[in-house]
Amino acid sequence: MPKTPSPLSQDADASGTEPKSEKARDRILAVAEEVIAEQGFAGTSLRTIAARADVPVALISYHFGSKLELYRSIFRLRVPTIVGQRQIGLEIARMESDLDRRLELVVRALIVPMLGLRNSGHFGAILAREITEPANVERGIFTEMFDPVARMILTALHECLPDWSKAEIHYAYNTMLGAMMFFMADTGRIARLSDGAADPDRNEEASQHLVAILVAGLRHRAR
Amino acid sequence: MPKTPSPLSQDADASGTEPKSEKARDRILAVAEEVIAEQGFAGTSLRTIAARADVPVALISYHFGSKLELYRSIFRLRVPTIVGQRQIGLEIARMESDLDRRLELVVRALIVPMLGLRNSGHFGAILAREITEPANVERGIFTEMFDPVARMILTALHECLPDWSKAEIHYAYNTMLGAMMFFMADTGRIARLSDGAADPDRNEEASQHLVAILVAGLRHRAR
DNA sequence: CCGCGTCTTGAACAGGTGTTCAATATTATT
DNA sequence: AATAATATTGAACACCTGTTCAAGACGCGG
Repeated sequence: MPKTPSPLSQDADASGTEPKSEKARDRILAVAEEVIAEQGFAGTSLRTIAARADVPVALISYHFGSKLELYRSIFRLRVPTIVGQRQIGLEIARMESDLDRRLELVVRALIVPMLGLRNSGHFGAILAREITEPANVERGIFTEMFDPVARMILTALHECLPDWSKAEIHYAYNTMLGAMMFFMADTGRIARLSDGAADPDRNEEASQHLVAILVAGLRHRAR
Repeated sequence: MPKTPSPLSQDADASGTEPKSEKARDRILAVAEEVIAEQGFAGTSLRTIAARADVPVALISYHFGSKLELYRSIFRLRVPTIVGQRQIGLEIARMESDLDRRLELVVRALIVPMLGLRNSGHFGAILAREITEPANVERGIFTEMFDPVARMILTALHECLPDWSKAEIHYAYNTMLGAMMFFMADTGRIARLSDGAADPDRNEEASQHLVAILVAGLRHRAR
C-alpha cells in the first residue's frame, strides 16, 4: 500500500513537499479525469488510463486501491474548490440587504464557479454525468460532498424569496442546477445547432445569459 | 437474420398481426430499456438483459445484430411519439396570435411531452443520459432524430421573441432543455433534498413549476 | 407428409476486465 | 554505507465481454 492512500493526500495547494514519486500518482489522476470525461466511468478501462499515463496497470491499483476509489479521488481533488467558491459567493450575497439584488448574487454563486470548469479541465463533464447516473446513489458522492452546500443555497434562496413555498424553492433550485449541468456537459451540440452563436466554451457569455434568464424566472412571483 | 430486422418493424400500434415469435423480441427491447436506464449503455451487459428477459444471449444478436443496434432500436421505438407530440404542440401554438401567450404554449410543447415520460417507462433517463455522453456524437442519434424538431422549436421561439438575437434564443432554448433533462434524469435526489415537497414523479406539478419559471425567464427582455 | 423460412438454443470464440502477487527499483532514514 | 520504507514492474489470475456458428425447434403452405 502507498504511503498516502488515504483521503488527505491532496487537501490544499501544498506542492513540492511530497516525494517526487507522487508524480506518477498525479499523472494517473489527471489522465483518469480526461479519459473518464470522454468515455464515462463504466466505459473507461484502467488499461486505457495506464497506457495514456505511461504506467503499468498495476500501479493504478497500488495507488488507488480500486477503480471506484480512483473515481472518488477525482472528486476529492476537485469538489472542495468548487464548494469553497460557492460558500464565499453566498457570504458575499448575504451582505447585500436588497433582496432583489441578493437573489442575483445567489444565482451567480451557484452558476459561476461551475460553468468556469469548462475552461479548466474535464471535471465538469464528469460531474454532470455522475449526477444523472442512478448508480450515484450507491456511490454516495453527491450525498456526501454536495448535499451540504446545496442546502445552504436552498436556504439562501428562501431568504431572498420569503413568500415562496418550499416546493417552489426546490423546483426553482433544480431548474437552475439542471440548466447549468446541461451547459457543463454539452458536447458541441449547442454550438452546432446555433452555428456558433451560442457556445458554452465562452463561459462568461454563457454565464451571463444563463443568469439573466434564471434570475428573471425566479422573480416571476416575487414581483 | 430475422424477418424484420429493419427500421419499420414497430412503427405504430400495430399489434397482433406479427407472428407470436415477436414476443421474445419485444421482451428483449423492454428489458433492455429498463436495464440500460439503470446501468447506462456501457455499464449494461447483454447477458444481464438476456437473463432478465429469460432468453439466451445469442437471441439478442439474432434480433438486433449488435449491442449498439439494440440501443438504437429503443430510440427508434420511442422517439417518433415524442417528436409527434411536440409537432402538434407547436401547431397549436402557432394558432395563438398573441405572442406572449404563444410563448407559453411553445414552452409547454417542449416540456410536457418529455416530462410525461417519467410516468411511462424508463426512456426518459436513457434520453437524458445519452445527450450528455460525448460518444453520442458518433452514434448520431440526436443529430438524426432530434435536431430537426429542435430547429422547429428554435424557429417558434424566435417568432415569439422577434427582438431577441440568435444567441439569446439558443441560450434560452438550452436552458429549458437542460432543466427538463435534469428533471427527467433525477434519481430521487430532488425528493430527498426537499423531503418530498418537490418530486419529478408528480409530473403535472413539476411541469407547471418548470413552465412557470422558464416562461418568466424568457419574458425578461420581452417586457 | 414434406420442405421451407423463421426462431431459438447452447457452446465456443477471441479478446478485454479489474485485481493480485512476488520480484525489483527507487528513495528516505539511520 | 546499510537498512528500512515506498514505488514500480510484468506476469498471471479468474471472470466477463460481444459476437459467431452449427444444430435443432417451431409454425405453415404445399
